[in-house]
Amino acid sequence: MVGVTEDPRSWVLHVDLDQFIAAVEVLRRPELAGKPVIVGGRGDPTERAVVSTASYEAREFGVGSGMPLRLAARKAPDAIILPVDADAYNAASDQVMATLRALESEHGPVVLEVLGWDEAFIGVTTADPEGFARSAMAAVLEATQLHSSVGIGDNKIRAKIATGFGKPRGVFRLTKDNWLEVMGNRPTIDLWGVGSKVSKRLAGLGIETVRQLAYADEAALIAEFGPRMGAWYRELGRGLGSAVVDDSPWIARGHSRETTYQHNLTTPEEIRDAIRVLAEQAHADTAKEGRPVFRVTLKVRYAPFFTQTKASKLNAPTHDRDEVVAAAVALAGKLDPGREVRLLGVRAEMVMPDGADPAERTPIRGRL
DNA sequence: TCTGGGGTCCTAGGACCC
DNA sequence: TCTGGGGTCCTAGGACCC
Repeated sequence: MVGVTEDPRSWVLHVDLDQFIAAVEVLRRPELAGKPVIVGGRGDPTERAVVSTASYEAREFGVGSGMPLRLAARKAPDAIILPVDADAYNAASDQVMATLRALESEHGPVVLEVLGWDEAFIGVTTADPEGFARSAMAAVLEATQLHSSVGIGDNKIRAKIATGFGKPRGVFRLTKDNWLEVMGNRPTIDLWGVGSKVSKRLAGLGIETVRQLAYADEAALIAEFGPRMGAWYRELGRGLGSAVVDDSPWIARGHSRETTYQHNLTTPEEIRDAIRVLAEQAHADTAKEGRPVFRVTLKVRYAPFFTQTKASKLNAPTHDRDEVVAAAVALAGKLDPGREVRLLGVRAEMVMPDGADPAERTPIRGRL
């Protein structure tokens, strides 16, 4: 773990692979280079599924991640549509992260905090962050043939947002010195952690831009969002946040399995059987980690678009599969009868190892 | 067009206790 | 008759991210 210190040579970098999933697919099928490629679901645009990643060529047709595959296929009729292959992306990701972890600056080794398949923070001490960023990109390219972009910041928030200005294949620096100049006039939704709902609620308070958020009345934000989030959003407007890059190993809090059914489930028996399957899978995922389950959550999405969750705490943490399944099935009794179900999910939350209580863990928002 | 699958954290409010 | 104040635990649901 390392924090950016008073040392002006201390930086946070955010590395993000360009169109990662599509790029991995193109690597193993070179004939796809330069063509519109869409990866999503099982690769069948007649099924209910969404786009995971689109190549830059496909994005020119207006295709983007999160879009229903069916719609994407209509927008880009000549695109090549491929199924998601998680194993391939994991393997490529491992290679990328190993390359980044091995980097050294003139002041010694770096600290790497992995954020996902295709992005990571780097804590590094260097007099030349741009030069270091370029060498990191070159190292990743040489090891994996994958292109990336890098954001340089004086904390994680700024580094993360900076990357967007560097894409593709570029570097951008965002610090307290140019924060408002770069971000001040942008809408609040451009901030990492502000989505469509919060940006609308902010607009309701008369706050449209990052600058307005930076200078907003904290009491008004707290009244709207609560003490923690209210204060946090204003910090976000100022580009403030943690500069601590944490390389401690990831410990999952729980595992969930969910499925969107190609045809809605209608009968209680159908729903119960589906819950049983998902609960067994979720239990298997937690069993692999050797930690007991203490809470089971059932998530259901009714047609057309209405999500509900039901949770139950177990009497005592358990490793027993049948107990986990029974708890999930029992929650089915609380569902709205007679409504068609299009998605089900079962989540099993685990007790932390070494007696650590989940309530004691550091919240991610506190770390940013 | 009709919205995946896997995660994380925060807030509100009810139940319950002293 | 009207109903404290503080605390914890639990459930439900919201929001966000990749």
